[in-house]
Amino acid sequence: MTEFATNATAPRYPIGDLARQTGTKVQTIRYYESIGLLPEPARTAGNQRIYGQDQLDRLGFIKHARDFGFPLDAIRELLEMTDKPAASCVEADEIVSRHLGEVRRRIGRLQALEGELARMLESCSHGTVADCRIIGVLSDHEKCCSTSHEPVETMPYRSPD
Amino acid sequence: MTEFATNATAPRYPIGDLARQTGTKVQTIRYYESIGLLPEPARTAGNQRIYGQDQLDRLGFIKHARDFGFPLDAIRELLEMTDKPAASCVEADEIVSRHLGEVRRRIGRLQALEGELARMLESCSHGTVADCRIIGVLSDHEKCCSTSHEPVETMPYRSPD
DNA sequence: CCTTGAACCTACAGTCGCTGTAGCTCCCAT
DNA sequence: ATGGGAGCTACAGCGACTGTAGGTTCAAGG
Repeated sequence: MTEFATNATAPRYPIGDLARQTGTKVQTIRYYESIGLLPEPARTAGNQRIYGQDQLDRLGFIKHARDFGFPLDAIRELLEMTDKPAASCVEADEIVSRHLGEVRRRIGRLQALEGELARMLESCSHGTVADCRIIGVLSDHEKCCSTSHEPVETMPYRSPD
Repeated sequence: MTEFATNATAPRYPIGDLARQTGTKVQTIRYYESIGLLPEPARTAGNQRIYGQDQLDRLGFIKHARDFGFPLDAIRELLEMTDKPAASCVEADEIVSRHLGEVRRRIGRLQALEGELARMLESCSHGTVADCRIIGVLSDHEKCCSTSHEPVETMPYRSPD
């Protein structure tokens, strides 16, 4: 009943269990494997993926870092660091600092945007399109109060889950 | 009288001029045309696009709205409104309100994230990876101070232009 | 008139991080 | 033995572009 290679008590998870335990989607796990973020796992005789504890931990790390908004490239670097625990963690520090800077820059840009949008809404007199200040501001650069006008990054409307 | 052709003094811009005057890239203009956001312009004998003032205005509107972070679908709706100036501008109001709500939600999420990242950095003792709190927090859900843990939306590192 | 080189053309692949679909096969419980 | 849920591969699609390859057109200078 027990196989000789691995430990008899080692947990063996199919992909769905991994997904459930980490809150990741099955397709996402396969995607991570396809881009080399997760190593190829063992397979059953029927070609289905079987994971152990280390893979579960690794995926948990990835998921957690994604929840913090780190891009996959940064996560890749962070994962490499966990493989050499004796090294200095300066690089990790740098990655987080860079990310924090990016977050702060985004907050700043979004706050400027928030002010402009709020002003736009206030100035709308709820009449017709012809004399709508909202349309006016968008049509004519001069009518607009913004000083800088750096474009805001793409802003996807996320489906409310 | 001057119904032969449009107007002798009507400006005729090639795509590059349009790009320069609006701050849009040439490819982006062609992309907007391909998705039906800009109508197909007239062409020269040599098949090159030629635009008039109305197209320039329309693209300016699009560019401006994009700088405000509106997604193209919203811009499409706003453009439809400018075509019927007698209609009520309630819809425009709604689009802007929706966008503002989205912006505020993003600011909130990013500020929560900012706090967590800052705490992460503070707790790093600049030693080795093995005892790094940054790596620790990412590895172990329990070590983490966040209450909610909603994932933050994708955050591309934009190339610094 | 001819050449040069910038600007233009089409068509398509790549970006990021997934998500969804189609059309299979596999595994486990009844 | 069977039913259905879980798994498999491969590929298309999202948003909003950006970049590339390989060709054509245009305006200015010699």
